[in-house]
Amino acid sequence: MGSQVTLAQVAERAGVSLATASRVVNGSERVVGARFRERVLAAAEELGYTANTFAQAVARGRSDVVGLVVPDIQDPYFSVIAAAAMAVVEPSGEMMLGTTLRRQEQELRYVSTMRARQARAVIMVGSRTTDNTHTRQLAEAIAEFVAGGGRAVVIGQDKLGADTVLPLNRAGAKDLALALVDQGHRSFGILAGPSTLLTAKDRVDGFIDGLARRGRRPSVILHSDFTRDGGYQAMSQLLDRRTTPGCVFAVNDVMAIGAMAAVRERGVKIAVAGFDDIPTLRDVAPSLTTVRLPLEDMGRMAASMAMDEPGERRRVIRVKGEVILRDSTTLVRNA
Amino acid sequence: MGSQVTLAQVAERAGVSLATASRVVNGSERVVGARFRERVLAAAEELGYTANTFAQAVARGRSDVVGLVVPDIQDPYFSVIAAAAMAVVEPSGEMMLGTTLRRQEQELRYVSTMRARQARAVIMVGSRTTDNTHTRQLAEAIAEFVAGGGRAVVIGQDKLGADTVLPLNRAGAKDLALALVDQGHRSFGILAGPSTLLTAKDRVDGFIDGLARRGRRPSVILHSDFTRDGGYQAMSQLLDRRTTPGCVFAVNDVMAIGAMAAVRERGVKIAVAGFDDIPTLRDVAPSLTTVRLPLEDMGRMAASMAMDEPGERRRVIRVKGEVILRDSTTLVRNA
DNA sequence: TTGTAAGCGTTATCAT
DNA sequence: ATGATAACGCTTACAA
Repeated sequence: MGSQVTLAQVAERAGVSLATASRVVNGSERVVGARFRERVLAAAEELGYTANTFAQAVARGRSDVVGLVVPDIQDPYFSVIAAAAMAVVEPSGEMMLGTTLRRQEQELRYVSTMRARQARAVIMVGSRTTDNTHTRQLAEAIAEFVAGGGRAVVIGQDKLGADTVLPLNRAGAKDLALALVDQGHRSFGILAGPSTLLTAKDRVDGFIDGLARRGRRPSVILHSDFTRDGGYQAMSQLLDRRTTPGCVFAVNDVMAIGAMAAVRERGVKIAVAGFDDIPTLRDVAPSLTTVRLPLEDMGRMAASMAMDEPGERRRVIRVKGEVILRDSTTLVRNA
Repeated sequence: MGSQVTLAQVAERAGVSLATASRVVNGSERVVGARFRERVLAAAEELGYTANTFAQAVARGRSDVVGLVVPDIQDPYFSVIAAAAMAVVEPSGEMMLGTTLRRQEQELRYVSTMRARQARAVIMVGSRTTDNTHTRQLAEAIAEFVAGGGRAVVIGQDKLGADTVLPLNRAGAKDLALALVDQGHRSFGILAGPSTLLTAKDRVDGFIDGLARRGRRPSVILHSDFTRDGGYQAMSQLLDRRTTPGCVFAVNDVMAIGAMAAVRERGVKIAVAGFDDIPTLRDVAPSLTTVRLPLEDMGRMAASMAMDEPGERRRVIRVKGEVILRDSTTLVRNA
């Protein structure tokens, strides 16, 4: 089996010591003589040597692995962020992917795995929850990870004491509400997602706040999963009611898409707005009114912080959403 | 820094040898006495020990890492497959993610990285190309990887001598063409994607074949990127022509979405069909006629093969596509 | 500049 | 059943 080429073989073939071989294959550049240097390089080339980064990690006590933890890589929100993060990690590191399938314990597990692995960094993306016990445990795990020399970055609420990229969900949803009222909408419903998810909660609160500033309030708030199917179900449920609002805010785009599907099925006319501005969904018709989050930037920023040297102080980058009014909430003056 | 808990510490605290500690923390179950076993477990618990899998990999000469190589994790085709694969890998392994950004050399690089890492398996998903030199090199790299004791699985054309999940692109596209003609469509265009991508090529060929069996042929074939923007551009280009076909086949769903956007912008009426049946896109309106590939199954199957013991002989699983006729190609008898 | 050798955290062989 | 101890592939003082 394993004709796995080892550095020792390279050294032998080049007729140098293991140490010298190690030095040229990576180490401090110039310390090794040109002659030997070339010979080692040649030997490595001929043998098809590739460093065993695991062994390097063990020897060095640190690795170039970056752990990316997402709830669900299939969800475009996360896959967009992941792609952007990959692009910055890739050149100098390797990415380990963990998906929690939206189960909290998994977050903890990943952090300690990454710690044991002396990962260079861990990036946790996804909403925090109302489960304070879990949040505290996770914050502790992250603190230990950082104490062990790793970098931790989170995309989401600033609750874990790590560097964070913080989307201003509340403000974005508030702005959306204002824009919608100003557009002429008068009655509102909210597909609020899970009541335990802070991201969902913040968006709901912000939206209600925005409405309040225009002297209005939602006529109905329905909770469901944070997914396409959640949006579909909640909207179906809403449509079963005697009276329905003229405009419905789904707390994220994939829910909004599900909601629009439900609306379409029944052949009714209800305005729908989402949140995120998922790129893949920009082409749906009618085009979706939403709050744009710069997902790619967020992924890039998080990864950059992860790859940086740990700064002197914790960084929290606030990213704000931009209301994008599109056809899904355009009021038709003929109904 | 690193208060990284080591197995030696656990052993010491439990008052047993390193070997014994190692045995209980993982090893062959029953070999160690109940007394010691408990003490070690307790010590590990108290210290918060987590095994350093990198060190384990070095010692064992193999790891539980599975390398997943995709062109672009943001593309829903790949993220759906990735999510499904994750679900089967997760329980007993860890996933390393590599994205090639559609650059071939990266495929090679990942395979050798995974080899050096003694990864348990590598799953390569994505189309092969017309570049035979690269294909041969990659096949060699994979052969070496397998010789080194790893499992290799590919999702795509069966060109790499590995276990493969093979989507029947040609047959699916042929069936689609037949269905479209039978639906009443008479003139066809093809947004063919890159001419070097075998997946695109197979779909084009199959579609042409299907048309031929009904005595027809495409009036125009346009090449472009395999992406949303590629579809948009190619369709725009097509619409600039003097005459346009009544029905356009885009060789994948994301291209079809881009194409539909272009069509919508110009306010014309052209039927559009895609290929893949991306879940996220099932809710677009008008709903997209396409060929459904069981992407989740494909991801699961690939991952299962990757986690299996290497079978006695190479496996090639053919998966066929199912034509799904939806609104985007429904003929309106009033134009 | 180069080599020797100790060590990284684990596993596995071999005694006991 | 348990414990020394030699590996695993690599890095890094410390010498030379």
